[in-house]
Amino acid sequence: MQHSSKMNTSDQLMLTAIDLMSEKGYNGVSTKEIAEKAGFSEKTLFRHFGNKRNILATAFNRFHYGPEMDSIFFDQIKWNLKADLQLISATYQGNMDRNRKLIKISQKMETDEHNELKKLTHDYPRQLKKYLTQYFSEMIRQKKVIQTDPEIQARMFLVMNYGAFMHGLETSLPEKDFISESVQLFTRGLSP
Amino acid sequence: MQHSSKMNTSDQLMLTAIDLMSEKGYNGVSTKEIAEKAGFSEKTLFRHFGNKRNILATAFNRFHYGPEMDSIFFDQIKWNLKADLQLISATYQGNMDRNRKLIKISQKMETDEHNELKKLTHDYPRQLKKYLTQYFSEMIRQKKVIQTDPEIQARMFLVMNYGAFMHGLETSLPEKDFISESVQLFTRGLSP
DNA sequence: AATGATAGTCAGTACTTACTGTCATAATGA
DNA sequence: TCATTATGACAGTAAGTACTGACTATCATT
Repeated sequence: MQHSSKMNTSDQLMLTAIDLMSEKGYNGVSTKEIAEKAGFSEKTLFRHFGNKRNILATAFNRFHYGPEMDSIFFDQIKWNLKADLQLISATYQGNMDRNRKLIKISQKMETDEHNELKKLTHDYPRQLKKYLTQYFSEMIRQKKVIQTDPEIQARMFLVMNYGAFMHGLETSLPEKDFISESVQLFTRGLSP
Repeated sequence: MQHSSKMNTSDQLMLTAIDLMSEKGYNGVSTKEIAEKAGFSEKTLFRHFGNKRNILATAFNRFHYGPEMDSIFFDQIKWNLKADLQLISATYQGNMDRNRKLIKISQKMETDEHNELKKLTHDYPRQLKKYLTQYFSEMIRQKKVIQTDPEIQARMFLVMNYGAFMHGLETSLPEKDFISESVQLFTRGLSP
């Protein structure tokens, strides 16, 4: 028995499942492998979770990080393009990084799979896009940004951040200077 | 027997495998399912390919589209930032779109999996980045682009195009106006 | 000591999967 | 017509997988 005294059985099983599934996908990992790697018997795994599916669902609910954009758009925006985009980008990347393993699992799932993991790659970004569109709209009104379609700019900003994150995920290399340089580009490209 | 008279057995099997694997991942599709969906017996599938792995390897060799960037960077560049970026972006997106199913399969594979599919997501982009870095370097020399790190700008351009492609892949929605708008942004952001 | 909670071992069930061998049939081309 | 090629059906092998039941052992608490 090699159990850590700081973490309970369920957590250990779930974290191990997340690790393994993010590498091999849901179908590529057996309940036996999860249990062994976590240091428990397969029987114990089933006692705690009932079935394989429930390991992932419970792990998601337990360990994912929700979006942190509400407080930003309501409390921290300074209406300075550069500073704001810096903050938004840093927050987005930080949040995505914290969820990176769950995102990887989601990616490797069946395309038509309907599960909560999709929140990370669909619902949250959609919400962020809405906020960002409103932000650009107001910046245009204040004439701090050139006259342009706010929704398109929001999409561009998100797509660039998303691409940087995904690229980093696949190469396991951090995107050095990405945030400051991308914000520079957007600031130069959008300032009147 | 419902065989199309225009396509041979191997091709039908391989294209079916690509379709199914791009939806469900390699591990999520059985040889039985591939054969049935293609309208052949499982026995026939094994006659043609020997084992499951070889279906995918052969399909990749048969159906993937290689990078088309050589001719662009050697023959079609006009040394006009907007026109060039438009061409590069359109070519990149077109190429990625043609490979979209194989890219999806690659994504769903084990992270440490070493296979030819990685060419699409690693080797080709790396090559493109090299060309693009050289392009920006020369544009800087000609003073058609502001003084900046050419490699970083190349990375940014790629990351944005990559993000747009991946986002379109996941949402099954084309990124409307992406190319023209992103090229606008880069042109405004990089022009002296 | 008795009890409850938790975990492990073992054997098993039912099903799935990749793959194989054998035989029969149909289609095609010379 | 005949030989060759390609395919299907069927039965099977060996291994893997998710999951279950029964039983045992250990530890903490009362």
